[in-house]
Amino acid sequence: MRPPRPNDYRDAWCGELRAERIPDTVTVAGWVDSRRDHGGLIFIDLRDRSGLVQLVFHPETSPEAHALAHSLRAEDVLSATGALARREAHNVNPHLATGQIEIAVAGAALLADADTPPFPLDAAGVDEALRLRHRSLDLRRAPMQRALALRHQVVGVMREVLNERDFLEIETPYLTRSTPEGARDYLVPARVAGGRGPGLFYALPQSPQLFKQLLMIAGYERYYQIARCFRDEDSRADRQPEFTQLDVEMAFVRQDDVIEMMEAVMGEVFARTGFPVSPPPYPRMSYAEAMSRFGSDRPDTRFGLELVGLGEVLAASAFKVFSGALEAGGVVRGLNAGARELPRSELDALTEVAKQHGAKGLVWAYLQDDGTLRSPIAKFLSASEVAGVIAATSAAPGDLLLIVADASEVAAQSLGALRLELGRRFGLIPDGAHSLLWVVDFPAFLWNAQEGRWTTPHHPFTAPDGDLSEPASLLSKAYDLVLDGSEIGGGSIRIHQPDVQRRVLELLGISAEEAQSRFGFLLDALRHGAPPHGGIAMGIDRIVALLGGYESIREVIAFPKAASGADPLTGAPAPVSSAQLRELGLRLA
RNA sequence: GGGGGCGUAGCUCAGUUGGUUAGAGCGCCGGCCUGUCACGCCGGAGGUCGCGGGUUCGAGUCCCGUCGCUCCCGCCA
Repeated sequence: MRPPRPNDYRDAWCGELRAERIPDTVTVAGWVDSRRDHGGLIFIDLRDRSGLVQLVFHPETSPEAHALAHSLRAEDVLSATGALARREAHNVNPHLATGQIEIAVAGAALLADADTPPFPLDAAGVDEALRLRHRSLDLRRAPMQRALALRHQVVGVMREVLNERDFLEIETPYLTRSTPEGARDYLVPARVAGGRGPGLFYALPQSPQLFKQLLMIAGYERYYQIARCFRDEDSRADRQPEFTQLDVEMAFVRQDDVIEMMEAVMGEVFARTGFPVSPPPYPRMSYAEAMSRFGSDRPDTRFGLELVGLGEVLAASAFKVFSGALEAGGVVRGLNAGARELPRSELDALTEVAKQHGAKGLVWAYLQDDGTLRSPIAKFLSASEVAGVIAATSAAPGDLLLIVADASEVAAQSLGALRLELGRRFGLIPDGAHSLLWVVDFPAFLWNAQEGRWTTPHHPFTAPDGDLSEPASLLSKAYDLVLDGSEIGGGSIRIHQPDVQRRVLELLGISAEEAQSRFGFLLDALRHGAPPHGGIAMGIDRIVALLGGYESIREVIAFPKAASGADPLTGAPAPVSSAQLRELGLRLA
């Protein structure tokens, strides 16, 4: 860091002081990190953003400062002046960047008193609600400072690479209309609303999708934005209702152009932050392969336990659950969990995991030394069926096999969840291993049998790859980047012909009227000469959390939303009362 | 909307089958200490066991309700 402009508070950063400056007199300011009071000598570790430096207070050389030091407590704010001195060899602290030196304090001033902190700043595992309530203290902790500095660095590198490649950073509005990402919108009462009177609401954007497409149609060619996005959905460890994306869009591009561009950006991010993944190009896996091998469209390929199909060998099974599922058009699939003798309670817990993800049940089976299966359903299986299962799962004696019979998506999802649970539970992910890949060739449309309609895995502007007459077999020009089983970004080539866009909306059950009212301005714009275009949005919160090794994205957000709570500073909703609405001259529909 | 877990000192937690005066580590306060850096040593304070009700001779412990926190499913990429 550059030295601060000298004033009476300080002329140097604590953490930047080195032996070269001996015997200068320096003045530093910061917070008391710790005090070691020997009665005679008193040591204070003083902390500012740059780090720590040790202050030494001698009772004889500066009695006034010494008396002050005796009364100092954690987090008091202090300015101190003294000569920089070299520590004797046996007093050097190798764990501290400033461990070679210390400041022999001649004078010190208490700038602010601090109450005893309500939680220790050097401890992990403190209740998050408490940390949010005292966020100014929590943000003093080194892991938080590291996280926010890393975040700054990541965003900086992204901007650098994109700027070099002739992208323009352009802002889009936050008070806007509903955007088509499928989540609930956050609504903001509109006081004026273009003269249409009270009772109208702005929606906060779920993404800048429509705006960036308008920019492409308008000829800006290469756009990016660090955009805040809002989705009114329940949060998770890796999901906040308010999150940040690097949003990018390009004109006259094909899928490979966008992928190459983002590989350049992320390759530089990984390289500059020292994250150990191979340089681009990154491997690509089709959606179909990801679902079939890993039961997930964001596969974690750091460990095995891949899924296998058992439908063929069990097609004629006497076990009704298997044959019934297959007759109904479903699948029987399983995975080999390896040689793990689990007590019944753990098998029940695994069954519970499968059920939580939609499966009606879970069949477990152990391959015994004599080549037979020990399983609740063993008696229903013929010898050839057992042999088929063993072959399909490459089972060895002692191996635990887990089998689900259900609709294809349900089996994939529940086995995929089981696989991750087993990976966690048995520590199957090697230390320091990382998995980075593109998932491509998504289906353009998925039939939702429950609701009897077509849905899309991506938003409705994603270009289908081929003719619309057979939606079920159509792929889309979409791509997601997956790091360690977490989707860190996704995008697509967009539909740029208005008639195709209308047909896709129609297929999704959106009437022409509704399409006109919701997406009319985009449909209109498409008629004025839209270039083929496409882009991608990267989740900054997840990227920073994964790079920094943080458990939750909340650890890399300065002021995250609490999962629940009542204090607006903690990020919990502060709903507008009906009285406040009346004051605004508004009413809820 | 649904399911699981948790709530004991300022913090992180222990507390056996229900048993009489509820503990530990850290922190805090006081004393001693001139080379520590998680300083050390001695002493001390600090609890409506989330809240309300119930069962019982007796409840931190069991039951019901309620509030709060949290994870997951739904939802959402």
